[in-house]
Amino acid sequence: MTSSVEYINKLRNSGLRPTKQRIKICEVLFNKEVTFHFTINDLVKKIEKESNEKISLATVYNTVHAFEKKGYLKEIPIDSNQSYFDTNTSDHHHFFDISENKLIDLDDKDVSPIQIQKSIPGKKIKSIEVLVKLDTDNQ
Amino acid sequence: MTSSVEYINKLRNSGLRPTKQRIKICEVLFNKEVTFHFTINDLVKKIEKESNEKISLATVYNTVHAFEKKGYLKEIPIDSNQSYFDTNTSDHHHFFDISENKLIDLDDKDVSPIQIQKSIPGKKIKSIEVLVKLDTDNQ
DNA sequence: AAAATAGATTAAAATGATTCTAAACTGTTG
DNA sequence: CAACAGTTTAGAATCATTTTAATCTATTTT
Repeated sequence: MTSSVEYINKLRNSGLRPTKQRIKICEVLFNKEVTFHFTINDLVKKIEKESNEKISLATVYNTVHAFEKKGYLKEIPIDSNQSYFDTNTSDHHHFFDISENKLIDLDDKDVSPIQIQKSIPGKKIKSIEVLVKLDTDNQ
Repeated sequence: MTSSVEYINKLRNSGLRPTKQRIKICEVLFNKEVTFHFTINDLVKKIEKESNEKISLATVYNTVHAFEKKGYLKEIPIDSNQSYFDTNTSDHHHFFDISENKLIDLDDKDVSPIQIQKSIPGKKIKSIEVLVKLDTDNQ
């Protein structure tokens, strides 16, 4: 449990004004022991459930993108028509359960270390993401 | 260079009727020495350039999805609002150049072998995809 | 080889996620 | 407190993709 004072500082230190909406979104996203995955739609529902006031959809998009840019959230590459985000910003990979459209964390120890032998002049590696798609096992 | 007779057989053997549109799309996609990456929009432009008749957008979508389901194309997971496909259906991974929105193949030898130590009961691994994001290198 | 039928194509409308707009609002700074 | 820059907002706009329902065509049946 983090108090809203800490979110206010965190936001201010990032150059983001600590507005009512951003603090509420921080509480919904970061005030948990566990990290989780979400779509914008999931987040809107979570906010509605955990709060009385409603936050405009545009603000939710703005805030999620602002938090992503600051490194407080990570977008997970999935060939889906919705964007998935992760509150766990540490280096790790994912299972994606196709039948349930659900992400599952892979710990670093679950995946053998990945080395990339190729390089492109003028470009540097920004991230390495492994996505393991899971299907129902009907022997 | 593959003759359209071969595409007709390939289509028929897959349970897909060899229509004028599908044969044309086969020619645009598979009649090359080299494999490549594309979005639906790229493909529509390629068809327009390499042919006189126009194919309806809905047909292009239908056909690409039919080919994907048959394993003649692979969708590449990218957190973009457009779907990317690959005519190279062999096991391999990708660079994604963020500044140019462009995919680059990684040969199998460019990526260390990936082992997944975790398993989920009732689920089996369908695919393992590595996406390496590249950014411009401004030292 | 014509008729029947199942599958395919089509233009246009619908959908749904995301972004934009421009007006009203609110933290921050002096 | 005033002024300003940054935020929020509802609603409109956008854009990729899917659906619809009518027409067309490859294949099968007669």
